[in-house]
Amino acid sequence: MATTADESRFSLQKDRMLKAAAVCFNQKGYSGTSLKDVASQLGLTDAALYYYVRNKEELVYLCYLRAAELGKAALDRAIDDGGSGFDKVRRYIRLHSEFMVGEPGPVAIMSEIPSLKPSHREEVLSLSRAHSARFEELLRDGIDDSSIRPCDVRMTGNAIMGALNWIPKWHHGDATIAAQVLDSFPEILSRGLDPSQSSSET
Amino acid sequence: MATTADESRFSLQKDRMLKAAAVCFNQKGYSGTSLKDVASQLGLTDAALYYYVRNKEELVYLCYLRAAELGKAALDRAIDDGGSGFDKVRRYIRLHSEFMVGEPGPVAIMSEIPSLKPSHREEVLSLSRAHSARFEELLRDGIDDSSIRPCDVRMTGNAIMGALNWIPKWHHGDATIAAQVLDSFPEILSRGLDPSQSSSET
DNA sequence: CAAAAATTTTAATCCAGATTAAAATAATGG
DNA sequence: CCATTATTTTAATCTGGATTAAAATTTTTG
Repeated sequence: MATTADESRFSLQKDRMLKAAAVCFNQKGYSGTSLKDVASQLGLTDAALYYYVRNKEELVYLCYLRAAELGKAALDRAIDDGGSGFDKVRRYIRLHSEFMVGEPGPVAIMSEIPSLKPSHREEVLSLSRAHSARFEELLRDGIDDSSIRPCDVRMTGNAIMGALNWIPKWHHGDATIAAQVLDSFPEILSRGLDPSQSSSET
Repeated sequence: MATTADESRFSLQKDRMLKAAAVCFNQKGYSGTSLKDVASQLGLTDAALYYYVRNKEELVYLCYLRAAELGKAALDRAIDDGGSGFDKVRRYIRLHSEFMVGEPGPVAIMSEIPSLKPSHREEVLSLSRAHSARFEELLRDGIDDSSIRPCDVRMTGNAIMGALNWIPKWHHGDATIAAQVLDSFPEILSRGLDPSQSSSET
């Protein structure tokens, strides 16, 4: 029956399903993946999914909620560990990278927002906006404490998030490459934020 | 009639169609956009598209070719104007940004590669790989001439391209924002490449 | 202007994939 | 072991959207 006090916790099977779905959606997009695709990854029949979910739309929706949870957790962790604004940003980049290469990229699904039904779309967009805002806040913190050079935080946030969210497009599970990502991305993406050196003119 | 010597040049109407298609594919993905979607943007019926193209798959395929052309042109221009490796990279970032915000983001479609039929997929993947390789070459140039700090060129390339390719996910035509992108992105994305200052440890 | 070519539409057909309902099987508590 | 609930399957439907063929309209050319 319904697991007691179950809000953000999913049954094991349901959680596996969401992971599988996220993988598919990342690879083929919303309408590109059939329920059969998702089901077969679990050794199930397409119809079986309807036991866990009302319909396909709800499936992406739940993927989003899950992604939002993970994203928020990463942000929280990055902030809680303290340090300068720069430190927090860099730490977040690292954490975000980690689940982009590990967890089957639940975040990149962000592309499929138009597929959501209006009410869900509003909710997800709002979560997404909140997330971006918090990240930009981190950048602003860094600017305030002089650990980050003054810059357009909106654009900077977009650039960094873009680089991170794009990872699943070219990373497909190779562990060696995953290690390289973790090695390089935090450095690559945070380096430009450093306030030392004057801005270069072209 | 068939335009004389027509290889990479499309009829006006066909070109409009490809632009419209690119916009749709970017917004809703391959299977997410119906031919009707594309056609209606041109004031046509879905069936009319079959005059220009054998089927839907060929439509994305042509979008890719067009994107590849544009991408290659940008790369060529960035290189031909000379300067240090850093200069070329930065110039390329600028040019790439330009058509990501201007031209209806033909590049971001790169997501839809799995939708292509095998032969087309091979071709496009090969074009894409060639493009990445050339860009990485630029980075290597910069490292050689000391205008770019030593780094993992593969990862750095992925990061930069990711940030650029992600643009259409959040930019939807607003001219003011487009200007901000052109202002910020080259700076943001190239700044971390500068060889001055020692690498920061976390 | 008339014939030929180019372009677009209308009106089917066709199929993959979502959704549903009923039946079958597995799991679990008493 | 029985009864009840949980999980999955089988077997239909149903529908949107791709595709096609034939007809209508527009453009071009001589």
